[in-house]
Amino acid sequence: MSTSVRRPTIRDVAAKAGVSKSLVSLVYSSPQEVSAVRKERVLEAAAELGFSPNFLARSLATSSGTFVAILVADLHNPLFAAIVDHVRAKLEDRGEYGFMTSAMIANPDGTESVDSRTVSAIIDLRPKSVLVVGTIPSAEGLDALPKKTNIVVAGAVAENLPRAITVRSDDVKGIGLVVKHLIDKGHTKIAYINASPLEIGKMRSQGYSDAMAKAGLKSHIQIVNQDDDSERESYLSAKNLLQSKSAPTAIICYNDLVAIGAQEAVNEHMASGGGKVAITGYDNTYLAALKQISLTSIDHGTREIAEKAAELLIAEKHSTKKDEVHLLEPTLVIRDSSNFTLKGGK
Amino acid sequence: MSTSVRRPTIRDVAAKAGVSKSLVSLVYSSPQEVSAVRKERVLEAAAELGFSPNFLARSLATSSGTFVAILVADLHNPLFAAIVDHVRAKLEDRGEYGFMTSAMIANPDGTESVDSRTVSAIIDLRPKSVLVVGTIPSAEGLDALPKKTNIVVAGAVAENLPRAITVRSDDVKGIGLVVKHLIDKGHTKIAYINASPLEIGKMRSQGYSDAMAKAGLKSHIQIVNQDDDSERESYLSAKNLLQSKSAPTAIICYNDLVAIGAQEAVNEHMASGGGKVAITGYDNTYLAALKQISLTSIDHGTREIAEKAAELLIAEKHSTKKDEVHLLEPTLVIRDSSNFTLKGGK
DNA sequence: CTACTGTTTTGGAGCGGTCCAAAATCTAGC
DNA sequence: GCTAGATTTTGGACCGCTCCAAAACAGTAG
Repeated sequence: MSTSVRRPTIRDVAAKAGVSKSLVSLVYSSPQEVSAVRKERVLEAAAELGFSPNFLARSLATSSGTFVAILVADLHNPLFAAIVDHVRAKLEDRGEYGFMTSAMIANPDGTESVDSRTVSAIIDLRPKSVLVVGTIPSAEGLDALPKKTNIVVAGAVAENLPRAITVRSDDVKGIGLVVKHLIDKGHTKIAYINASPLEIGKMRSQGYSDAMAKAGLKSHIQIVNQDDDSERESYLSAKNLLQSKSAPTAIICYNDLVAIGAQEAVNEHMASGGGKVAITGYDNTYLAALKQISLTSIDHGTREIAEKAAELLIAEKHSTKKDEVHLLEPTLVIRDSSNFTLKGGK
Repeated sequence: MSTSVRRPTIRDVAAKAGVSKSLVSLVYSSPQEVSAVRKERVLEAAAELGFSPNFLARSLATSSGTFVAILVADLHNPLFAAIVDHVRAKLEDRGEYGFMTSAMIANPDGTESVDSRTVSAIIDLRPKSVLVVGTIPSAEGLDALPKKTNIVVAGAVAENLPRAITVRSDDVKGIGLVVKHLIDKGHTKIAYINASPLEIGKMRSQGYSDAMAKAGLKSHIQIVNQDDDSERESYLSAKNLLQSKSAPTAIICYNDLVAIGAQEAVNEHMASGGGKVAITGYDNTYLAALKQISLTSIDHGTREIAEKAAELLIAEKHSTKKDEVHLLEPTLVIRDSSNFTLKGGK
């Protein structure tokens, strides 16, 4: 079918329209500078030939291209997928504005996360700006991007990335909401399962400790650290907690996935006669909303984060201040997993 | 910190090593053709300067670059994420073999899927080969790639993509396994909820009808088509089925997500005194394995699909036969959602 | 009609590589 | 020691586009 013949280039269009290649280039970069007559003639020729500018060549020729690169730390994380979706939607909207074209994702492999080769490929591509979703260790390589390139980190703490602007919700506050909620429900023995050695994990642990201390529950602080956020690990951590002599009546989890693993342990615990135990997650992914799981969780305000991030990505000039952070308000979403009052008072 | 100065180019290295730029280029493309002395000198200079070839420029200069492009139809689909992970892992392994560098994902937005601009960006990039994961409408644009570029479709039926090689499991057979399983458990009133207008949806519907007919249950065939695979839609579809006079005792779902929605309806049904109803999903995503959900599902043999796909991607020459399809064997994974015998016999 | 602004259009030099034909160097062989 | 043949290096054109300084083309004024 479509004869896989060489794609038409700017010169082909120029020849057909009877103008110089520079003029054709101009039509695509600063159309307002070219006279109406020529512009039309060029566009016509382009249409007939099915021409569209080669974005590769364009990137190479300019110091920074016309698209946004998106790096996702983990394809499996539903929160990240949600952020990417919203950002893309927002960028498409502005698309008609003119300078935004296509978004690319350089990926991840679940375990190792984005590697440095991928990062350097991104740099070669010369994006107008880069969005980093999640925490990517080798992202520090992004420092090599020209200073005019915006770097925005969404939904994570920018580590080793001094130039980046961060957009995320306030995790310390978020965990605070959870702790408060559980206390309101009559809990005092509240444990926390952490599953990330990264900055985010630390912040959530911190938030937990702070909130507990502030509520006068310092002596009940109990943090379990596990290596990853796998369901299996989480199940085991929770099981251990529930079997210990200082068993909690509520377990706050690092994220929804951890909470799901912990929930299993709680279910077993209850099935074998144990008392009710509250579970909470974090991120408010669609998993938390499933009826079968119905998990209390913290919502980041994904849409707001995405919109803010999109704005920053297309913003022409960056503020120069270091460590710019936009903190949004997290909100608590209460579901079955914690929506009961603890019997027997404190 | 890292002074964001111009990255060193091949010419910088050449100057430092006292050779021509062509020689430097050679060192990176066909190292066996350059003498040991010079090779070492060049590599040394490159190391000192921190040089690595600009993959953008390389792609532009060659008719086909040295990397694999990966297009994912839907970031939210865990099956796709799993496929991508395995393919990447496999490619990394071969990486040391030399010609494979980095993988890129051009994304999707959940709703509209990969748009044609993204596809044309991919073409501009001149990948050595392209992996399409899932069904991407505008992928037909990939036809414009040079004939030497391999196109592999994994985990989906290649529609409008005559040149592609497809790697997937046999869905007709897969649904057959499910139907057989349910019949073994004593079911005869088995319904199917379809959630995709695409080829895959048709195949699964077909597989269901065929298997039912073959088992002499033609009169019990009951297919519900819904617009998307959202949980909400699925819940409603299942609810309707269960309330109808010809209520089934088993519901086969298009995929795991649909099954989860349907499961909610079943749970409600049982809670209000209805009889047990079996539910099955498809894709055997991690969701199906969650204890809280425990869904019988069909496994595609994701790892095998990914490995086969990876192999085809790096294969030097393509078989020329049209519509090449590699069909793998699906396997049934039985879990709680259907692992009980229907009382009252047939 | 010429001089003098202001606006369009154009040729050519890159961007950072690859690739190929020609040049340089190395090996033998006589 | 000189030449043919094989092997290694090299200069330059090119991939498709942008960018900039110079050229061409108005338009207005003197």
